[in-house]
Amino acid sequence: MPTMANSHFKQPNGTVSNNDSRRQKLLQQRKSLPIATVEKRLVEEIRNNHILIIVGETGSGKTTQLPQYLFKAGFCHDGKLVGVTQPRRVAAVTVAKRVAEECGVQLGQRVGYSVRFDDMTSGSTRIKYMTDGLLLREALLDPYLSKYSVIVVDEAHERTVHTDVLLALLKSVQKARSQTANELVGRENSSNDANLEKGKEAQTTGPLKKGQGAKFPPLRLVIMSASLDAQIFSEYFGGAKAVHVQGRQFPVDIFYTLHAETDYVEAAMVTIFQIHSEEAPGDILVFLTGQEEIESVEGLVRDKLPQLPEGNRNIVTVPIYASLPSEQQMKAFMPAPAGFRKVILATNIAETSVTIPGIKYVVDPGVVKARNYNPRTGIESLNVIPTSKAQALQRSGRAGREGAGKCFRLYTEREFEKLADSTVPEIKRCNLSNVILQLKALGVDDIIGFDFMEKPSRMAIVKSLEELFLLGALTEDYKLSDPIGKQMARLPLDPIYSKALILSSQFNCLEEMLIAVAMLSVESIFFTPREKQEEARTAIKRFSSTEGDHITLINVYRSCDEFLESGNANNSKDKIFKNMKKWCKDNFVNGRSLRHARDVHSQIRRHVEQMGLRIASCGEDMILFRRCLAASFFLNAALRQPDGTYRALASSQIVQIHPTSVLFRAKPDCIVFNELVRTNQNYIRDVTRIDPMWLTELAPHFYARQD
DNA sequence: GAGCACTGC
Repeated sequence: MPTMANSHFKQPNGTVSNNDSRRQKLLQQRKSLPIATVEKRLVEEIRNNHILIIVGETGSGKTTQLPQYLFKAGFCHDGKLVGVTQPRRVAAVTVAKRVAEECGVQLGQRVGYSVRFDDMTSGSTRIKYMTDGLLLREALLDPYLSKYSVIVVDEAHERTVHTDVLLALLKSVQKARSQTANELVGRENSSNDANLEKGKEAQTTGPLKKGQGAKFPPLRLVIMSASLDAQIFSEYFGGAKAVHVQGRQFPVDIFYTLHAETDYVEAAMVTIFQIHSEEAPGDILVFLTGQEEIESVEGLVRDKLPQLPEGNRNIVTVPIYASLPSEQQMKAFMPAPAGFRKVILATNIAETSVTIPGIKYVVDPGVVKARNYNPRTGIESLNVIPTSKAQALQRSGRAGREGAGKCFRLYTEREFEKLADSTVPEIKRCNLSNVILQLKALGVDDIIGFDFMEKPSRMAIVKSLEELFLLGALTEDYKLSDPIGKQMARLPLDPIYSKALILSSQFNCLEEMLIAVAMLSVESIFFTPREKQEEARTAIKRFSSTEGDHITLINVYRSCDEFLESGNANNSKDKIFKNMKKWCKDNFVNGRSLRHARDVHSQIRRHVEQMGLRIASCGEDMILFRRCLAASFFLNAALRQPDGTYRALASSQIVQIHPTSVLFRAKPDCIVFNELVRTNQNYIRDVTRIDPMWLTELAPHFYARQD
């Protein structure tokens, strides 16, 4: 149900009495945006052709303005919505706030947003910003997306898994909805020649049955991208028109090195000092690949400072990366002390997710740490690889947000020319089990023949189909099973976690599994500052279970719960929040992660209640819980070898327990693990001790044939 | 002995 957190502030007519001069100023700004000059043309294109690709650079105003143009042009009459998807929550939320202000309406009325755990829409919402993942979830309940007259997919060039799946889905929904409209009224002389072979394609590759969309008017699509290759989107959508909208960025001068650098960390450090001594005031943003590198550059800069002339030591470094607790992330946004130059040492987080003000200089070593997936071994890896040209452009753009800037690329121009144009779409480098489960639930039976923009490898598809079959989500002919597969698809979790939840009701430990799954679903729970490692270790020990990390995570969750219940009965929400923050800090727990886990927990709990699963606790008997883990994580089991390493049974890979595991030293004979990621070695994380006999007993379909 | 970035009715 939609919630309206601020409904008591609502004006009788749903609008907010705003300061007139501010409204005037906003209107002025809107009119001066580059996109404003093509408003009529865009609306006409969408009205006549049903689909449009918009290529708009940063600052064009496309995200905030186009939905307003569409509203004005009548696309929301008879209660239909304009939906706008974003890859990231923050973007959906902040853009919606901005647009509500521009429209002079209360957020959640005509303009709203919906992201996981936070719905700011109401019955009167007509322009709805949301995450692309959320729209995919909506499609499970409403396969024709019948509420929407137009869907705008923003930032499509980022090619996240969600965006790619959504584009494929929208293509078939659009086809289904316009076909039937054609047949019924015989109008819609669409330029989209895909209509020529209707029916056939819709039945073989589309999820939607022919004729079923008859009830709904045609769906308009707008694909918005910041990259220059509108071509691939256009081709995918049957030669759709593409319109370029100018951006509004300040110029950024690009500098390359004359020779290839052997050590880009050292080169970054040298460049920082060069900028500091030779260039005008302005902050520096340095892109590095991870925490370790960031800490090492911090150290190098600190060591170098005393060698500088005294007047030149006015420089401060600030780290920012995703796993850093929020309070420390905030420091990157604070202005440097007067007279100091701020150097932000960032991972990819600063490329798109956060925008730090005041950046005039960018230092780009041209590398990024990227996730990859090997379908043959089933191993995910984190590798440092060269960026793409598009990424390099995105990074340099960070220097031109507030004025002219400079970007120092720590590689030669020749090397730049050799870079790939764009980053490999995520769908080609991840485990597809979740994607396939969702597609199956949407009615797509033929995954290998499915019309992806870019097809994942056949091996990746087959591997995930097998995994889903082994988990019981698919039948022998690879159809979604009932009820297991259907239930699993409903849960917004990794398929293995969903399976664990469903099984746990039979093992009488759904209470425990809900907590474990919520904790496993979020980013790292513990945060250990480098300078307090010993202290952190003793703090974390208080939660440790000799049985493994899953029970340790449950202990953390429950300790926090108990703490919150013990002293907080009469406290305000604000006070509880503060107490929890303090508790997390004292216990070296990342507060953001734990809050996230609590949100996941309550969401998933609602789901399993609705499904009618029996919520029971195994109490002290954690053997039940571990047996349930074995029964659901059997694909992730490993046996200790004489040399202390482990052999993962499903893939025969040699792996090691990650040093952060409570079982790192204990090294039990047989374990199940949550994930296997290759960095310097094959590490398994979140590990629990099990009895090897349980595997043959509880997963005989997989282990009976092996001995 | 070590942790890219996102996201989910």
